[in-house]
Amino acid sequence: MLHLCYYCNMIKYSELKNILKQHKLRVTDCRMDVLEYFIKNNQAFSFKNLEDEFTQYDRVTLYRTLHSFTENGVFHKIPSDTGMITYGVCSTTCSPQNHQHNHMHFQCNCCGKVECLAEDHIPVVKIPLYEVMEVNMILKGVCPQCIA
Amino acid sequence: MLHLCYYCNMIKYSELKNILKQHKLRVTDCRMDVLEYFIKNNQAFSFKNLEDEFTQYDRVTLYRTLHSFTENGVFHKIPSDTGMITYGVCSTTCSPQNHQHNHMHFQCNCCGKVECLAEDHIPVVKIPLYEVMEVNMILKGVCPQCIA
DNA sequence: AACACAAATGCAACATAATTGCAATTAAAA
DNA sequence: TTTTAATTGCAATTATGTTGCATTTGTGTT
Ligand SMILES: [Mn+2]
Ligand SMILES: [Mn+2]
Ligand SMILES: [Zn+2]
Ligand SMILES: [Zn+2]
Repeated sequence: MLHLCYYCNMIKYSELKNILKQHKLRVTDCRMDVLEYFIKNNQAFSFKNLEDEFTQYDRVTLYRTLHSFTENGVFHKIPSDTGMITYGVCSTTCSPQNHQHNHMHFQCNCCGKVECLAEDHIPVVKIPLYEVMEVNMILKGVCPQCIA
Repeated sequence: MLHLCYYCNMIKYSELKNILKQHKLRVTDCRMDVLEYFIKNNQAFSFKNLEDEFTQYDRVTLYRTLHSFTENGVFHKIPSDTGMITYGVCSTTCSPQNHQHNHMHFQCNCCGKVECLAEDHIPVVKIPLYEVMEVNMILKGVCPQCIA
């Protein structure tokens, strides 16, 4: 489990570093900054988001950061019908081989935010004649912040 | 309802033409060919698929064909986590304003085929504090043809 | 059947997004 | 501290998507 400050959502440097270590990734500035950004904002981001946010890093480095994170079970990809992939932080029990993503995703039509609905589990689906190995569920609508 | 040949899955030229007419689209070679291709194969295709299949048409024309089809309720977009959007044929009851897509989609990890599971309805989802307006469900696994 | 008009197409140019190769730099192990 | 391999930044390349415009085509009207 991650330990975030209940007030500012910040995470300890050592914990952040451990996440990278646990996934056999070298600890670099770019990786630390990107991972911290995802965790403290508790939402999913696209490559474009990162490019706008982290102008100090080369675009190629950001591409490669997202790539190594998804390859190594730090991030998971969230499908979209716009062609714009967003990435979410994996649960601590995820490994490259064994992802545990039975949660839904929500995209707000109003503010554009994409988030993992970690508490809402996707029902088990069986389809005759098919072998279903993975189920993705993406909800669209209006998020609580935009409703208020 | 569409009337397809039970043997070869082919559709009558007049029916194809009517689909375009019903959506207030002019009947052109490119549109007829693309629509026929989707219907007779009964699966979803990406822009790339069309570009490979229809070399006689300009890329721009194919882009614009997909665009006018989705704008006018002939096709719907199917989300993916690869950044590659695929398109499926809408049901005959779809209009530009009112789409009826409560069905699931299946992507085969083996042959890559994407298809609409028209018979399998997506459950109604309610999330406290959120307003859910649309739900997409994408299954991945192995299709019956690849299992056999 | 011929005409008029708007819509669709093809092509070239342009713009944006993503990938690759390689030298310089840096993290981690020895 | 030294060694080694992974990571980074930059330039070049490739892939993907968009726009403007002249030409062609579909469709309603005469
Ligand atoms: Mn998620
Ligand atoms: Mn569908
Ligand atoms: Zn919102
Ligand atoms: Zn298959």
